Amino acid sequence: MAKFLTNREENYAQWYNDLVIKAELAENSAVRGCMVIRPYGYAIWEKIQAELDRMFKATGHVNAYFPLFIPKSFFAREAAHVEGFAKECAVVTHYRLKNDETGKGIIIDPEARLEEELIVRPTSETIIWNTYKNWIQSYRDLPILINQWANVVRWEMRTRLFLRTAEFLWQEGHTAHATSEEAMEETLKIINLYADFAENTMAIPVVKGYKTESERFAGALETLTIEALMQDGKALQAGTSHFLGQNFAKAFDVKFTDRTGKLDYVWATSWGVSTRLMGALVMAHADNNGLVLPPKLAPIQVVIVPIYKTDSDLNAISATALKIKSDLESAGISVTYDDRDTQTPGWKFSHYEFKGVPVRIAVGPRDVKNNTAEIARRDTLEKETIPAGRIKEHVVRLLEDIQKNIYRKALQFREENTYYPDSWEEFKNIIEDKGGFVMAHWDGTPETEARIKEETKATIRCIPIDSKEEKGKCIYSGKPSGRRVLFAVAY
RNA sequence: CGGGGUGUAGCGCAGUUGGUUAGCGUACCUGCUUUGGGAGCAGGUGGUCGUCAGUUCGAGUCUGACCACCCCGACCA
Repeated sequence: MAKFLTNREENYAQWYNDLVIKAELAENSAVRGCMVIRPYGYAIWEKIQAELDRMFKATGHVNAYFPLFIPKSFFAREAAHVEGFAKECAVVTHYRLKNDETGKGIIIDPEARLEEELIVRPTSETIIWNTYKNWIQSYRDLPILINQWANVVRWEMRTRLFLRTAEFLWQEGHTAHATSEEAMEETLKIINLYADFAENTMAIPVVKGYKTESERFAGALETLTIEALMQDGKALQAGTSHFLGQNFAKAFDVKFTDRTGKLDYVWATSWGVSTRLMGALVMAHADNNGLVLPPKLAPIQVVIVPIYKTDSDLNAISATALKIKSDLESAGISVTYDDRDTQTPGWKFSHYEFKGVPVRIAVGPRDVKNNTAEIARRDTLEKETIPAGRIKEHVVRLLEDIQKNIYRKALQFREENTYYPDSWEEFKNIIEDKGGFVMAHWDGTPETEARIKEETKATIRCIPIDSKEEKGKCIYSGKPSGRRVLFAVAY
């Protein structure tokens, strides 16, 4: 076990924080609540971006970019939206600084006040719908399927690396449609895309479902979510897709003429995932030895470590290692050969294990003699000695197997930590003692939802799309219920 | 915004009732020996003790104000 890492079972929050910092994913910056994403962390984010971007484009979306600043008045147009974001906005009031009259330091030039304050975007619906007004006149202009990769700012009270930061990176899709049905179809298409990405690329199983009214996005008629279970029993909202109805079209007066010549407001969706996914990746898979990265997102998939005493040993070992490297690279695998003589092999083993590199290959004099290599996998820490001729096929299969295995492990964890209580007592005990996903009956009222939150801190994460109809009684009020919904304490 | 805590070397920390030249671990640099799971020994570099003011012959230590950050709540992707 890594001795410099807080034990996961002792203090999960500290373990997470230590890991993010020591694995060099990110660190706190000089600006409160804002993080520096370090190269290794950013490399993972770039892989997340690349795959999502590919998926968006494959489903007909294109990228564009809208301004960082939004005129304050835009926010006032959609009532629920302003209600939802007003309390956490950064505001630009001036555009110039000047030297202090005493000559010490710099002050805001009071002459340079903006006529209208600018809000640093917490999300871009308003600036985008103000723009769409100019782009849409007819059904022939629809649909618009745009995605934007951007940073946004939400002035959070309390922040945590990746999970909640004042500034974060994300993508936000904003689509415009001629009909309600088409917009709803888009909303569902994207939540399915997110679920596919979470499960097949990040190896994190998720529950898809509808948010209740009180958990809905500010300004949405319907919010779909994917919810993941972390190793400490808390839920993490990993992505959301919103059906916005005609709310923003009405707020920004975006009308179009349909095929029959009738004038109507445009239907909208918006959807996003953020750097929070990085937090999910850590909390879903990592262990007391450090990160465990799914091969599909690992910046380094295979590391080769030479073990040698003399320079002539190293020459023979390097020849073997470089042959393995080019072999693997020809199969599209990213390989690092770490032949630095400034660190010992033991140091390198620990180092790459901590960084979550899926496969490690050690080559020493013994291997050169026997024409083999030692191959270790990060997820189970198992080691095998493999003949040189079989390394390529072995590693290709191993990477696939690791990807599947960590998903299977996460899924098994979720299944073991999903409960179906039928009494209030049982419900409270599960939430307090163990955490996890709790499927329980609910009477459908916001009042009951609020009471449960007050008494247990658990919220309704979602009404799962695939939850079966089942007659039952609300866990809290005893009133009739038609299906179970997903409760959990959430991040 | 309420409650608690912490600011001393890059990082993690100790520093007694105020008392000489502020120390330990780690990291870093040099040398030798090492290298199949974070190597060993020897030597060395590195500090406006968060900031400002006060008490005192003397302040890392006492007092006050301020600043920053962390943790716990309310708010949130």
